Amino acid sequence: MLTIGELSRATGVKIPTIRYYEQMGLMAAAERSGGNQRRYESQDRERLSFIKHARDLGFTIEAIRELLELSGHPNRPCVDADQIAVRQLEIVRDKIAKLRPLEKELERITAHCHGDQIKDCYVLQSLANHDMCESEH
Amino acid sequence: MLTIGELSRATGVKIPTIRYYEQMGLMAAAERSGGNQRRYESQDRERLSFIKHARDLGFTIEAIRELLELSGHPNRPCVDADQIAVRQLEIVRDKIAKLRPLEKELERITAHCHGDQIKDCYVLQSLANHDMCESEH
DNA sequence: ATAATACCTATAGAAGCTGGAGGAAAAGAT
DNA sequence: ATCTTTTCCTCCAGCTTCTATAGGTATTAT
Repeated sequence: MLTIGELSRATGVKIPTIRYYEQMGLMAAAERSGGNQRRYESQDRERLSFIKHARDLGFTIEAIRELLELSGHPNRPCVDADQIAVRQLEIVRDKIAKLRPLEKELERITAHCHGDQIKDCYVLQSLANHDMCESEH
Repeated sequence: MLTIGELSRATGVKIPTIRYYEQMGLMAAAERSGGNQRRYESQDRERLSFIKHARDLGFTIEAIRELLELSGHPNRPCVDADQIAVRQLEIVRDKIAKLRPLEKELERITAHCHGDQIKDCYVLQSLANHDMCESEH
């Protein structure tokens, strides 16, 4: 049996976050000690590690809820789980695709600044005037 | 003189967002018509375009506040503005750098799923077991 | 004059936590 | 057994950047 602090250290998930996951229904309501403190078993640690890993990969709480639900039905086909992961891959790729033009634009803007006075500042001029941009964003 | 709706259409910033920017002090409190409706001039449109452009590039409200403040002092050196932009470039690069390993990991996870049963699902196994990952995240 | 559209304020909600206040329980030291 | 420290409890507010709704008023067009 683990206390919430031990579970936190074991998984790297902060204590208030564990309580939050319980509130959101990702973690079952934990058993309690005589003094009303949460006590966890190793299955809980595995489940929380799963959640943390998925969160680290950017899955939303909702997606994780579905993945956990699916993992409770061992004999069903796993296309649904696969689809959720594919969707997440698309989301990540989309974010990267949106950030790259920003990176380019910021590189261009900062590279042109020569430390003159504000009134000639390329950074501020670029922000004021969208026509100076090379790509869409 | 523009109404808030016209300003919204002219800049692509939604009406409640314009009011929000006013509340946050990015936009000055607008003049009002006899019936208490906001009226804007073309300077306001330029300022809002500046804000939108900066937001599109991912600058925070705080950073934009500083950039606007700086642009009000034409004779100062522009190193501060430059630094804010450099910092933003770092933030964007950092985000990309964090997303790339996630992309790789999700590619790997999804590529290995063969549509079998949940109990053999590579997606779920990978999430449950961090050791299966190739890189840190 | 009336109808349609656009505007107003105030407030709540979204996502995913994080932190604080005020108090109780557990654990270690004496 | 007592004292002290650490850990835990609940409840609630706050973060960020909007977005949406409700209930009501102004403006514009016909």
